[in-house]
Amino acid sequence: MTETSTHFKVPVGSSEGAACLGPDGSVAHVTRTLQMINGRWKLPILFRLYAEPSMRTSQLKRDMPGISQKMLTQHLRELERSRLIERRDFGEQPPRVEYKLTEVGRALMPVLTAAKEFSIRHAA
Amino acid sequence: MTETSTHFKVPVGSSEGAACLGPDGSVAHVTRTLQMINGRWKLPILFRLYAEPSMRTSQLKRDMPGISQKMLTQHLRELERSRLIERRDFGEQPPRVEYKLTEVGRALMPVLTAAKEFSIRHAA
DNA sequence: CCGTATCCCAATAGATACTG
DNA sequence: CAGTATCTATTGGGATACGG
Repeated sequence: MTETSTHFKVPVGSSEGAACLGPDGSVAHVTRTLQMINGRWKLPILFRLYAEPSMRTSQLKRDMPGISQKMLTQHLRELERSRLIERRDFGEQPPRVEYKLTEVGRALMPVLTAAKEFSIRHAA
Repeated sequence: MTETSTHFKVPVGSSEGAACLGPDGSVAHVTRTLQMINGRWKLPILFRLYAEPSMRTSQLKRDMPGISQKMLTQHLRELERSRLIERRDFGEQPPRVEYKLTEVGRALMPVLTAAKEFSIRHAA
């Protein structure tokens, strides 16, 4: 099990009243998006890949002082599973692996920007 | 300590390279917003208060089967501290307390909607 | 009705060591 | 260089009991 699930699961069952309120079935959808970026280093990774066309594993690691190999790989895998980033293994020796944002990953940026704007304007 | 902080803290120090990438100092800001809604029952609560002008504690509890008194109160406190909701104690006997979204809370909705739209369009 | 206090468990993240 | 495997520490969430 290399999955990081957090507590951001949809409240209980499927047709729980809890999961389907707001405009419509909002909670579950919002939760799904938040899941994707929930993790200590997900945003730092995403923003880096947003700024650069692509980055090697070691570049990412150097850019984020404090992250461990384990957490880096783990979060990269999760972001990959979420289809936000793409992994490319060049099959060279020594190993060369690069990551880049997918179209989906780029489509997420407006959401993050909205969250950022909100923080700037309304946060204490 | 009644604070629920989760791991969504900004990566390490203050002027860490990690915290300030993207368009500008995005990570920290986005993180701050995500903090506010990070918690098992935060979204369910917010969406309920979005649908209703105000709700009593017991109403919220009834509407969210599975939530415990403890978690309800805890999350309500945190949302209050984040200025997303307002608490009103009528000082009656038996107790009567009502919660409602603040203006800030309403301002958050577009962000949640953006996240929801993203999920609908791009999630597997 | 509304809130607090405990105890417990599950899930994450960090540190460290090891492999191709 | 890139990734895996362990072990540990922390913490958020659930259950339960109690109090104003």
